[in-house]
Amino acid sequence: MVIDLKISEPSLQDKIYRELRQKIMLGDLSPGHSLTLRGLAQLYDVSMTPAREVLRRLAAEGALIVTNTGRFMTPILGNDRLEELNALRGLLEPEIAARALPRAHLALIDRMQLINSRIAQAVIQKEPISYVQANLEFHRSLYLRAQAPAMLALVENIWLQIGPTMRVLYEKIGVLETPKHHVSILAALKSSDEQKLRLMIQTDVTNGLRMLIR
Amino acid sequence: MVIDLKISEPSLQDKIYRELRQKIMLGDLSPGHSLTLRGLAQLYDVSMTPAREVLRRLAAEGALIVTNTGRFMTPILGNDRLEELNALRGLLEPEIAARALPRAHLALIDRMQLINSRIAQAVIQKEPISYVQANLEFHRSLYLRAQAPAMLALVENIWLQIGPTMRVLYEKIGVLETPKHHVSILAALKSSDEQKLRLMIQTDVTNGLRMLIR
DNA sequence: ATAATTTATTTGTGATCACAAATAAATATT
DNA sequence: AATATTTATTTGTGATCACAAATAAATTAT
Repeated sequence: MVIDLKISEPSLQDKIYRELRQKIMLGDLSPGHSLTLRGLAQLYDVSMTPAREVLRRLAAEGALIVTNTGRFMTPILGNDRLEELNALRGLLEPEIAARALPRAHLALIDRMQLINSRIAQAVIQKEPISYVQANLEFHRSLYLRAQAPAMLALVENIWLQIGPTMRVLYEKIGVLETPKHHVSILAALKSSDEQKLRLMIQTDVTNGLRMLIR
Repeated sequence: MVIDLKISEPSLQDKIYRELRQKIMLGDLSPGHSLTLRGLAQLYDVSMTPAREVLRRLAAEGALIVTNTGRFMTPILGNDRLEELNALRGLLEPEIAARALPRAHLALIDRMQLINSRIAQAVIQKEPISYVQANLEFHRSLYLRAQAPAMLALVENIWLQIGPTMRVLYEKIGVLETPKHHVSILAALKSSDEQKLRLMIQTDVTNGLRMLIR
């Protein structure tokens, strides 16, 4: 019997999808930014077909909204929606963090510490995108350990939705300070204190917005 | 100035999408059921294009999985995944129910009572699909009052993912009994007891699976 | 000038096609 | 008979096109 393992190369649309998704999540696109099939298509030098799939997929995930005439744009979130999404973060992220806690060994904590210093750098250099990117990476690197893919998917889904709006908030306020609760999070991880971890993740998420919204 | 309001008729794919989505959520399709572009297309007498959009959209929502060769099928959930999704229900649904509580007036409670009797009927007649449908409607009619669209979207997203699997579980066990916590839920609503409501929603969701899984 | 109307352009939707890869069916080989 | 190989069929992907609806631009009328 001959077995040939295929590396099934990612389809054309997958590449475009991942790039756009990343841009949106990091706030590279501002709220209300509209995207067209043909525009996206010739940007990546492909036909309309894969471009269409990408936009619809992102729309299905809430990363884009579809106007009632079928146009695609990044969502413009009102305060109430933003607070709702943030409440979801406050609900989900402590839970997934708690699940990751038993599996969070030292190597992970070290890596998170490293990422945290990258956040500090982004603050100094006032680069909001790098800031958001490192900040999300800080959280994700922990959450990955929870081995709860469905939960992580929901969390990232929310990050996607708030991406563009968060960016403009950061620009309006200016990235003032490195998130002060991250050290407490790391401490809670080291001491395996689940209650403290939940609380710190919760306040980190909640305060992040509260700082911005007014 | 002349304003003409358009009733912008739903696109072709929207109709197909909603129907398929409903089928999946109610468990009309069993786990591992595979769907093809051409099959779906000629089932609805359309071209491949809208069929493709529908399948990809459902895949983006987790209602379908895409095999590594690009085929579409309803997900086959292992026990761990199923428990994770159920944990998410147990996390989200009490919260959204609590938010609905202040707005839950008597008319709503009456309607829920009515739906509950439909559940009882489905139990007697042993119609698992009607059972699931009425059961979800019971919950959704409450959650709609929360005015938390993002939260509701996540909840329905999870319902979508577990739809096919729940169906076979119901068939294996048989729909034995009308959910016993629903009356407690209604009681909690009437007395505006948030803590009790959270607890009852939680146990209703959790026990629902626990009953089935072993 | 401002608002209404007309014209031009852009846009998403759905259909059809060619193509390669994956699956199923049939045949041959051990 | 069971396994390997070949052939036939089915399948998703991406490209291109026509079309109608929506938007933008230009024009006209008030």
